[in-house]
Formats: sequence, C-alpha cells, structure tokens
Amino acid sequence: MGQESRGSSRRTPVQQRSRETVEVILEATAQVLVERGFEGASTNRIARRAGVSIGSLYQYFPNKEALVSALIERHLAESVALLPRELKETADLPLRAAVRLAIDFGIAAHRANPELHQVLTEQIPRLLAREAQTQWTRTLHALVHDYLERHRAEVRPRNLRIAAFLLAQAVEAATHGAVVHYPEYLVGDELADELVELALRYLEE
Amino acid sequence: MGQESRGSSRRTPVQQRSRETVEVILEATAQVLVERGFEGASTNRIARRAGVSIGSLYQYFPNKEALVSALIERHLAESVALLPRELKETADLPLRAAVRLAIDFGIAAHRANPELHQVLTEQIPRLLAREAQTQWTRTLHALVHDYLERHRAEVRPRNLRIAAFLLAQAVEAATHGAVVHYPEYLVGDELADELVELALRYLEE
DNA sequence: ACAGTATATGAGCTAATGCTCGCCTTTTCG
DNA sequence: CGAAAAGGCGAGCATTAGCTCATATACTGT
Repeated sequence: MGQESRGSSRRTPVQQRSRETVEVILEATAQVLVERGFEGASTNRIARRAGVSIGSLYQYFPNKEALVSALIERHLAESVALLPRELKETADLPLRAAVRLAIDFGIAAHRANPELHQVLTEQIPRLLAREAQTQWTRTLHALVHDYLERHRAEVRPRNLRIAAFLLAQAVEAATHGAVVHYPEYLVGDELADELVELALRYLEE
Repeated sequence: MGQESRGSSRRTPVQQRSRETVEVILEATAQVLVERGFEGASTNRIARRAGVSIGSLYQYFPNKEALVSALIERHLAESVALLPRELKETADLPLRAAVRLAIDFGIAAHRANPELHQVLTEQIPRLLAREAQTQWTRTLHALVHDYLERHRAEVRPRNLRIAAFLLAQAVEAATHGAVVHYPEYLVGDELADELVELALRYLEE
C-alpha cells in the first residue's frame, strides 16, 4: 500500500534493475543520514554513497524531502506491520501479560537500528516527519485505547483516551530516553520491569 | 553565569546600546525560528527582522549555530532559574503534595511560550541542542532523585535512579505530547490529575 | 535485427546561504 | 575638544545545495 506517497511526476520503476537502484538509494540515504545528520545529507552525497548518479536519484524522487519521506514511511511501515499482529495477541490476555508484551515490543522496536530511529525521530525537520509521526501516534493510541475498552471492567481509569495517551507516551518516552541518555539501562530487564510496574499500578483498581 | 558559552572571538557588548542590539537579535531569532523553522531562519532574515545589519549580528555571534545556541541557553536558563526554587519547596512536602507541585510546574513550563519551546525541542538539529538538552535532563533527574532519596522510606522502588528517570521522562513526555498532539487535554485539570495518579501509584508502597 | 522504451550518467545551472571587510557613526573619557 | 574605542552598516564574495537536461547505454518485444 502506498509505494510512493506523493512522489508524483517521477518515473515509477518497472524493471528489476531500477527497483534495485531505488533500494540502493534508500539504503544510502539511511546511512548518510545516520553519519552526517539531515543537513549533512546532501543529495549528491547520497547518490555518491549509493554508487549512482544524481540524475538517477532524481529520476525516482522529485526532491530531497520526498526521498527522506519515503525512508520514514518505509521505516514506520516495518513497525506498523508488526504492531497489529503483536498487539492482536494481547487482546485477550490478562492485564499483566498484555502490558508486559506491549512494553517488550516497544523496547525491541527501539533496539532494531537505533541509530536510524534516532535520526529519524530527532533530526528530521518536523514538518516533514509530522504526518508520519502523527499517523503513528494515532494508530498506537487507538490500539491501546481499544485494549482498555475491552478490559474496561478490570481497569481503574475512567477516561480511557487519556489513559491510553499517558501510557503510550510514557512507555515511548522512557524507551527512547533510555536509548539516548542511558543505554546501560537497557542491558538488563530492570527498566522493563519498572515500566511494567508503572503501567500496571496506574491501571489497577 | 555563562553569558556566552563558547562565543569566543567575538566582541562582548559593553555599552547599553549594544546590549539592546543583542537583545533585539535574540528576540528576532526566536520569532523567525517560530515562523519559518530552523532551515528557513537565515541569518540575513533574522538581521532584517531585528532591524539590524548582518554585520552587527556577526559582531556578537560568530555563526548561526552560536546564535541559536545562545537562544536555547537563554530559554533553558529561564526554566532552570525557576526549578530549584520551586522544587526546593517540595523537599519536605509529603509525597502527594510534592508530586502535584512538580507536575503543575512541568505543565506551566510548557504553557509559557509553547511555540518557541516546540521549535527549540523539535526542530533544531540535535547536535546543537544536545549539550543543553542533556544538561537539562541531568539536572532534572538529579533533583527528582534527590527528593526520592530523602523520602526513600516512604517509597516503593529500590532503584531510585531508574525511578527518577521514569517519572521525569513520563511527565515530560505526557506534557509535551499533549501540547503537540492534544492541546485540548490541557484546558482542564484532568490530564494533570491523571499524571499525579500515575506517579503516585508508581511510587507508593 | 531493430525500434522503442526504460534506465543511467554527470557537467553544470540557479539560487540561496553563511559570512567578511572596509568604511562610517556614536560614545567614552582624559 | 579630540582621539581612541565601540558600535553599526551592507555590498558582495565564496561556497554549496538542490536540481535539470542533453546524451549515452541497457532492455524488451516483435
């Protein structure tokens, strides 16, 4: 769904060769972004790194923003693809088990390619990441909200929207913050355990 | 303390006139940053907005980064200035009251000039904001940690560093997220109440 | 084999940005 | 008052970024 979000006015790859080119370009974008940040990631540099001419780059991406957008979309798509499957499993689990699963999932998501995740969430001009970011936030909140609604009887908070928002936000922030400021917290289970405690105690009667 | 962090090799204002110029430039920087983001905030544009020539701008700030850094520092300094006073008051308050005060403080901080806060936290290349950001995070965690240590007897968690980290992170994220994604949550007290609940339940025996 | 299409190339254009530097004006102070 | 220091100015330089386009090469189907 949505190979190209708004990349209109550019050629769509049809041969195998060009699909590989697009792939190589996206991969190079990720690398250069990690190494030199958004400003340092010039399209020329990306093309060079990809072993491809700028001309080729601009054949598939109308501009730098579209290029980075495509990368963000692809990165989120990976997480989004896992999410429903993972969280669907939690739907009928009891509170403690569900919370545990969700938090482990959150932590795992941050552990996969943490550098790219960091650049994408922290260094990209917000207007660019905005749409994707909002989409993701909404999806996540909706899922948590859903779970809470199903289990509303076993749960203390009355305003489930706020509860879902708080929980999602807290878990995300703690995980992200740990990656950035205290990576050592992530080696054991201590942080995860405490996060579970935080969530459960908030939810319990 | 630290009028200029690393702004070496530039003139330091000594006359009243030039201090005003610096002031005007910083104010213009904030405005343009809010209006056009980091990339759109060219030094020429900032100077024009300030009603000052670029020459003058570069007389006091060696480059764009230093300019923005100075603004960040000034912005954080305002919060930092309030922090100890505010939190010193909480030092001997009982849990519930202390938590309440801290959270109200956090929310208030986000309400003062939320647009600038948002640009500064979300749109500035991270390497630039990094130092200030880390400094702030550390200070905050230390303060919470201190409080917890003093009250260690009344508090459940054993690892106070992690507890402080989690709480600070959760409150910050919830407040920030509300400002950005759901401003409507901030009109009443509901969010604040729930945040207090989250923190207290986590801390209580 | 060949026409037509898809893909790839890279020299170089345009525009904008960060920043300098020579010169002028105002303030300070003996 | 007058000279030295501080402050202010803005045309314009050097650089770099994003991006185009004329041209060349690889596929594809007949």
